[in-house]
Formats: sequence, C-alpha cells, structure tokens
Amino acid sequence: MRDDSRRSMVRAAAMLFQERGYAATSFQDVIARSGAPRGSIYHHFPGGKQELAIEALRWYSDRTAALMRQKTQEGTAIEAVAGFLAISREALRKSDFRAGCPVAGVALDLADNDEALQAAVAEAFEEWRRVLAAAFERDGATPAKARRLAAFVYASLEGALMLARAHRDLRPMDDVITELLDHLERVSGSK
Amino acid sequence: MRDDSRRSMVRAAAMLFQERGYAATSFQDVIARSGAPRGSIYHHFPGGKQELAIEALRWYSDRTAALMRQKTQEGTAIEAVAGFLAISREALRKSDFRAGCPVAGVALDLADNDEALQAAVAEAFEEWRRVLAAAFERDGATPAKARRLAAFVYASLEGALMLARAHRDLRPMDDVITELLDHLERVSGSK
DNA sequence: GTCTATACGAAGATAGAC
DNA sequence: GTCTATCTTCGTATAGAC
Repeated sequence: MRDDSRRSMVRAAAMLFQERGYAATSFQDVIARSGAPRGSIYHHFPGGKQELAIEALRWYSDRTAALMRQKTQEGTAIEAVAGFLAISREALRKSDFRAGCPVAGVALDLADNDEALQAAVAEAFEEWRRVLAAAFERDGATPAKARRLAAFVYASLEGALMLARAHRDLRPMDDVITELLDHLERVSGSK
Repeated sequence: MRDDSRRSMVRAAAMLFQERGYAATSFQDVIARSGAPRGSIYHHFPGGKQELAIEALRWYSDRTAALMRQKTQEGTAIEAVAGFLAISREALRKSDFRAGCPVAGVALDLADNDEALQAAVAEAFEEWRRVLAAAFERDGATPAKARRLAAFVYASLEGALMLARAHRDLRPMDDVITELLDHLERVSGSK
C-alpha cells in the first residue's frame, strides 16, 4: 500500500515512546521496530524526530479519543471509564508491562525548549479530557464538576500505569481502578 | 566541605530528572547545574550514569518519605496528604512548572534492561506507599483499604503533576486535589 | 521512495598526569 | 579529588545516486 512504511514508522514510534520514552528512542529503534526502510525517514519526516513524534502523538491521541468517545456513546460516563480502564489494564498485562502511555513518555522527557512537541502533548491530554468531561456533563454533572472528574480520571490512569509498570505488578493498577470507580459512583449522586 | 561536590551532583541529577527525565539528562547537564568539577564524576560514581541516578533516586525518595512521615505524625493521614499535595503544588508553581517528580522522570525512560535502576524506581514508590498506608491503617482503615488508598494518592499525584506540567497550568493539579481529598474524606467513614 | 555514504556533534567512559 | 586528553559509540541530519 502507499504510505505504508510511513504509517508503520508512526505506529512504531508510538509504541517505543510508551515503552522507553521520547529521549531514549532513536531512529534506529523506530526502523528496527517498524521494518520500514532506513533511507526514507527524512523523505517522510523532513522535520526529523520532532515531526515524527508529533505525528505519533496525534495518531495515538485521536485513536484513543475515538475509543473513549465510542464508549461514552454505548453507556454512562462511569461505564465508559470502567471499560477504558479495563482495556488499559489488559494491554498492560498482555504486553508484560510494556504498554504504558506514549504521551506520558514524551511529556516527561521535554525540556523547556521543544514547544511544538509540548503543544502536541498538551493537546492530546486536552482532547481526552474534553471527550470524557462531555459525557459526565451529559450524565448530569455541572461543567466544573465534569472537568474535575475527567482530569482526575486521566491523572489517576497515568499514575496507575506508571506505578504498575515500575513494579511490574497489576496491583497498583487494580487498586487505583477500585478507588477511582468507587469515587465516581459516590459522587454521581451529588452532581 | 568534604564530599560537597558529590552531593551537589546527586541533587542536580534529581532536579534534572524531574525536569527532563533520565535519558535526556547528560553528565554535562549535571556538571553545569551543580557547578561540580568535571573531572571527578567517575571518581565519585565509578558506576557512571546509572549509579548517579540510583543515588539521586534514593536521596529524593528518602527525603520525600521523611517529609510524608513527618506530616503523618503531625495529623491524620488525610491531613498529611492535603499538606503534601499543597507542597507539591507550591513547588510546581514556584518553579514555573519545572518541578515534577524525578522518580517519574526516570520510570518512564527505562527500557527492559537497566534492572538496577528499575529496582530503585520501584523501591522509591514502594517506600512512599508504605509510609502513607501505615497512616491510613493507624486511622482505622483495613490493611487492604490502606494500601489501595495510598496507591491511589501517589498515582493521582504523579498524574496530576504530569498534566499540570504539560499544560503549564495549575488547574489539573487543583482538580485532582479537590477530587482526591473529597474521596478520602468520603471513605474515611467506611473503613 | 529508497539506497549509500558521510558529516558533525554529543554521549558515556577511560587513562594518566598533577 | 580534579584536570586534560582521548577513545568509541551513537545520535541526528544531509547529499547525491538510483
């Protein structure tokens, strides 16, 4: 297919970022993982590593937002969160604790420069938060409460992934899932 | 003082890890930040970058655990969490969103090798969790509930720092603080 | 669109003088 | 304990052929 190697590079970059972060990922790693030809990197990404990273974040962010959006359409906001957490947990387990979050892997590697990448990171988080906040609001929460809950969900999830990966143990993830869902159910009465 | 340059390197490394992560931090950065002499790196840290990182994590981890331990002795577990979150928030604000968590900055940069560093990361998280879980238990929670709440607190905090830094905005941090403390107070009745 | 060759700098690390 | 010099490897990036 046309542009196949380009897309495979974007996907491989996202995978590598979630495993070892942005700074620790080299083009060689991306080539090796994707199987894409070495000579076409700068043909597809004239902006180099930064451009590849921005595309990888966009690709992953949109894909993830679409998944969450779908879940919010199939049920309540709480059910969507529960389903999403289950998927994240399963991905972590099946990957032997390699599958974290590529956005997080980039976010913590950025120094003060690199504003374009920083913007891509912020936009990813913001897109996710928007989708979920809309569902909480639809289910009766005030706009402010919906925003807080959505931020809380993604913060907890990112932290849970970090802890579980560090321990190579699902328990921190399970603990966070238990407490987070408990909180969401408790507050669903007091919007 | 003796060992002054060594300690300054450890502190500088911790600062840099929280700003830009492990992989993006070079010895040059550590030298520049600490003001320590260039020629003595491998005198103080024969194990190179990994050894420096392990020491930096230990130093920061113990320091942070001691702070949390002190707070749990001055008041309830919930008060300790509230105080700790306030300190983290203030550090973030005063540093213009540079002060994240060095343990997180290392955690997400590790590939599958580097088991020694991985162990140092896990031990840091585990030490923090232990201190806080003990306080929740002292305040009446069951051991299992105390463990879950402590994990939830640190996961939320790590995620909140990540989101706030990405947006260069304190609101995600404030949102998480609001919801997390709300949850802790709600469940403090049903241990 | 992909190849090879290569420039260029920066990284981690070592050796030996002082 | 610190310096300078150096080695080696690896990184991003470019140029030009095919």
